Formats: sequence, structure tokens, C-alpha cells
Amino acid sequence: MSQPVKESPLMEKISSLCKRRGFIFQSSEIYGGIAGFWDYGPMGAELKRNLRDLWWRAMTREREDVLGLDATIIMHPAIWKASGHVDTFSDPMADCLLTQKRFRADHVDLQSGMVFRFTGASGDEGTASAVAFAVLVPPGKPRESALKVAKQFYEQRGVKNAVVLGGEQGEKVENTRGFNPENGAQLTEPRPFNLMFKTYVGPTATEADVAYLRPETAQAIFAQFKNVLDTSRQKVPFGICQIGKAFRNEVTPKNYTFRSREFEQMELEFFIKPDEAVAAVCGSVAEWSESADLSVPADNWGWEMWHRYWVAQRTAFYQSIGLGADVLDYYWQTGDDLAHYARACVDILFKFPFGTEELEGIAARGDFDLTQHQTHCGKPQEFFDEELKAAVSGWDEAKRAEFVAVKTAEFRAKAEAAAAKAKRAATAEELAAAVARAEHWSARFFTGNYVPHVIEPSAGLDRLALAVLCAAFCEEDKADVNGKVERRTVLRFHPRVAPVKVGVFPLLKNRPELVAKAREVYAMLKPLMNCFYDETAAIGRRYARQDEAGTPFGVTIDFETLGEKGPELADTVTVRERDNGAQHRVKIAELKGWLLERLA
RNA sequence: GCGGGUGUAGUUCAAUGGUAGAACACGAGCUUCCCAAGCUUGAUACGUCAGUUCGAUUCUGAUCACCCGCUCCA
Repeated sequence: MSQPVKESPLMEKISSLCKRRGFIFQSSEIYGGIAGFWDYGPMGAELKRNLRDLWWRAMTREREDVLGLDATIIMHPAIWKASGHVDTFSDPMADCLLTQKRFRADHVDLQSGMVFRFTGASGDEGTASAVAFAVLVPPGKPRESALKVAKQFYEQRGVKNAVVLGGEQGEKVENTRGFNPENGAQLTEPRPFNLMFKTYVGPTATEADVAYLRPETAQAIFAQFKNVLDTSRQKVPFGICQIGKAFRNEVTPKNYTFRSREFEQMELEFFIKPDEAVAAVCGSVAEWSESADLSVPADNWGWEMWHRYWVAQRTAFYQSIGLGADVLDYYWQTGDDLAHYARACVDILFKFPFGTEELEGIAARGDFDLTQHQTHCGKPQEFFDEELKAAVSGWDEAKRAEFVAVKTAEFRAKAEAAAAKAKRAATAEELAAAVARAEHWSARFFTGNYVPHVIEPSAGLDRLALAVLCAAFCEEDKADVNGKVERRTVLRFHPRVAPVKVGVFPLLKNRPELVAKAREVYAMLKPLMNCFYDETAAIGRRYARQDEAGTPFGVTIDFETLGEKGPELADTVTVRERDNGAQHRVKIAELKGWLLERLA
């Protein structure tokens, strides 16, 4: 899926343009910067705001079935315990001292054998090292193989033709994770690697006061699911969306703003009926096929149709802001990529200059998240479905027993699969717990209650802004009036996302009538759209400046406007299009409508 | 976190152990009837901190940041 480009001078051009034109600055630049943090300048702030507003409009304002939420960044730490972030975001990591390869310290295979500990090495030309190093040799292998690895280690550190010191006697060790299974070289001490930013709430700053900056916005939606459900008169299926900052202490922020430590997410959790409920109410669940109509949701849609629907919706959104099929790609996660709770996940990828990388993930997460919170907080996170209750009330004992049996088999299989992943068999307790869960699940189901399943389109706003910038970036060579070829840079933003919509220029600035008229037009347009007034330099230069800023239209007040070229042209202006230089004469009275039509 | 590379005006690049220069961009003025024209003029830089030195942007070290590769990445 990823196709790395060797060097990316294009990316450098884009980042220097972003700085030059006030799109993106390094955070805290005057103090030398801070890795993984970026600021948006005046143009970038407008661009981002446009993208944010367009997403919000498409996701909630234009829909009946999605509501907005604006939750805090710091939440109860138990949320991150329930979501799994506390455990999986704080992996201890260890590096191989020889190859620098990194391991999850708790995932290194257990090994036994003889450990040889070396105290250093001396070599030719007075080179030496006093760094301690150890090698594990599997049972039966000679000491020489340890010496070989150690020699390599010391020679890497500049000891020429190293003679290894110490390690005459091996020491028997069992079940250690301290050595690289591939070459026996010693690993560094495990270091905790918590990707969540930690802080303290309240004045005492003890371990009891630890809180985290959210590493994703999604959990707030799950945590407020019940409140939204209870106060909004919505029925499943419906969604809750949110835009906001999230924080991850990334090991390596890279590719400009693509992987940052502070970033903005736009997430939707769309809650749907479990397939069992759809089947009970509608008789069957719609099957997805290539020819399926995804335009209007239907009652008999199960998770798969909903998942496909959201992929189509999101694709249409990208299309609407100028990111078409030519710059997008899709990656359907399978098997091992897929998180254990996910049923399916599609990444929508954008062809960045540095490779094709994820813009948005659309996951079918089952009922994992709400179930986790239900378990941890002890409060039901269920939806009571009248239709389901009515549908199952007619079921006889045999049908119910059959349902419970199917559910039980499913829960048992899940428990076994989880155990298999940890390379062991499921215990009797685990299987009994699975059966109990299946019975409870079924019992709730027969009363019309279930924990909704969820489809999660999760997009990165900063990534989207970067993608839009990359897609818009365009250089063309053009000869000027003297025939000198000059390279012009144009940001071909879709008018919807362009930070500045229109530039207003008097043709000449030393003609007060032109300037006065231009100020008038500017004042007229300013309340309706972001405009920019410019009277300095030649008109061509002003056009070029706006091209580089991605402004789609330029309005020039000229002598025709003043009626000097005949009364029929009085009070008309020249409107110039950024992408092809085409000029139109538009009456000032019709200018607002003309522009708004093209910006919509 | 590891390995390699790079840090000089806003940008792209020079030069230099002793006063740092250009192009473009930017500001002001003049000029200019449609695509970076011209003239005058102005402001702006050695990432940071140490060390060596009479003197460091230059040499050394550390640090910070960026880029590439690993690693990581719900």
C-alpha cells in the first residue's frame, strides 16, 4: 500500500510555500521549535476552518441522524482503562544493542541457554572499549558463537580487529527475555513507552491525580452515548460526531505535519442495530454486493451495508472538496492488521509525495467500545428497541433456545480465538464466562435491549489539510512580457476550501476613482466571503500572488467600470479565474451572486 | 529511542578564523490601461549553549530542530 519516494523535493517545495504564504509554521519556532508540533498561520487557519466546517456540515447539519458533541480533552482516567489505551499505549520497549532492532519487551520469546558477559574489548591502533555486553548462546552451542557476536558489537563501536575481554565462563540462564532471539545479543533495559500524554489534575500531583490528554476523540462519544441518546429523541441507527484535538506522544513525528503529537480528529460513531436485531425485525439482513444501492439507508441493513455506505459517503465528501479518485486509494485491512474487536476496517489513503498514506479509517467495531464501558462503569449502555421487542415477543421456546445456542457457540469461539492469540487453550473459567455472557446477551435481547454496534469513520483534519495542500500544489512555467520564462506556483484549491475566496484590485493605484470603487466592491463582498484587497504593484503581480495563495477569483476595477469605455460597460468589473486566467465581465450588482454560485 | 544527513535574511543559495553577499520575496515612493515590467529606496540572517582563540558564523563539543532510513503507529 505504501510506495515510498526516495527523496521528496516536492515536499520541501510545499513546506517552504506553506511557510512563505503563512499556512504552516513550526510551533515555538523562535525558541528553536518543538518536535511534532505545528502551528497554522493566517492562511492555514482559514483552510483548516473551511475543512472543519465542511465536514461538520456534511456529517451533521445536512443529516437527520447524526448529532454533534464537544467533549473535554481531559476525561476520567477510567475511560482509558476501559478503552484499552492505558494497557496498550504503555508498552515496555527494548532495543537490540547490536542491530538496534526494537522489541516489545514483554513480547520477546522466552529463551534459555548460556550467557557470556564481556567487559570490553581492545583492538589495533590503540582502539578499545570498556562497554559491557552480553550474549546468550542456546544450549549446545559453543562459546565461540558468543565471541563472534561480541566482536561484531565492539567493532561496530570503533574497536579495530577487536579482541574481546571477559566472558570466559558462561552462566546458565532460563526463560529470559533479555536477549535478541535472532542473534543472542543483549537487549537494553525495557523502557516504558506511553503514547498518552500524562498530566495531573488538582494541586497535589500524586499518582492518584494522574490524568491523560485524550489520544483520540472517539471515547468521549462512547462515554456520552447514553446522555445523547436520552436527550435527543434519536433511535438506533443514529450517530454522534465530534471534532477536536487529540494527543499522542509519537516516537517519531515525521513527514511534516502528517504525524504530529498534537492533532485534530474528526470522528463519527454511527450506532447501528446488531445484525441479530435486524434479522429479527426485518426477517433477514441485506447482503452486500458490488451492485448494491448505497445511496439511501434501508431498515434491513446490517453492519456490512452500513460500513460500505459510510465508505461511499466519505468518498463523496472527498470528491466534493476536490480530492477525487485520482489521488485517493483504499486499503481493506484483513486478518492480522485488523484489531481484535474490529470486523472490518478500510483506510482511505491519499497519494502524498512521501507515499500513499492514511487519511481516514472507517472501522466496523462491533459492540466492543460500549460493552467495555458498560463492563467498567457498571451502567448499561443499551438501547431499548420497541420494534425488536415486538418482533421477539412472538418467538416460542424452541426458537429462543436455538438463538441462545447460536449465541453461545459464537461467544465460546471468540474466547477460544482470544486464547489462541496468546498461544494457549481457553480455560474452563473463560469458557464458562463466555457462556454466561451469551445467556445474558440473549436474555437482554429477548426484552428488546442491546448494546448498539458501531461504524466509525475517523479522519485526521491536519492530514486532510496537508492532503488538500499537496493536491492543490502546481507549478507551471510561463513566459513573461519580455519572454523570460518564469516558474509560477499555483495552489489549485477547490473554491470551497480556498482560504481566500476573492482578491479585489483597482487596476491602477494612482487613480483615486479606481481605488474608491475598488474599496466599495471590497466592502460589499467582505461580509459574505473572505476577501483580500491589494493595490500595490502591477496587476499581473497581484494576480500571481493570489494564485500562489490559492485564491480562486480576482476582481479588477478598471476604466470600463468607470464608464470610460462606453456607458454599456459602466459598473462592470473584470473577474479573473485562477486556474485558466479566463476573464469575465460581470455587473457589480450581480457580482455577489456570480461569486457565491461558484463558491458553493 | 537508534543510525545517517542538514542548520546563514521570508524563501532558495553564496562566501569567510577579523565589516556576511546575491536572487527572488517583502515595505515605502514614482511609474504602469490586465498576468511576477521599470526606476528610487528601505528593513531583515549565521538555530541555541558552551569550549578553544586576542578574536568563532567558520574549529571542537553538547543541545535543539528539520530531512532520510530503522523502530513505533486502533
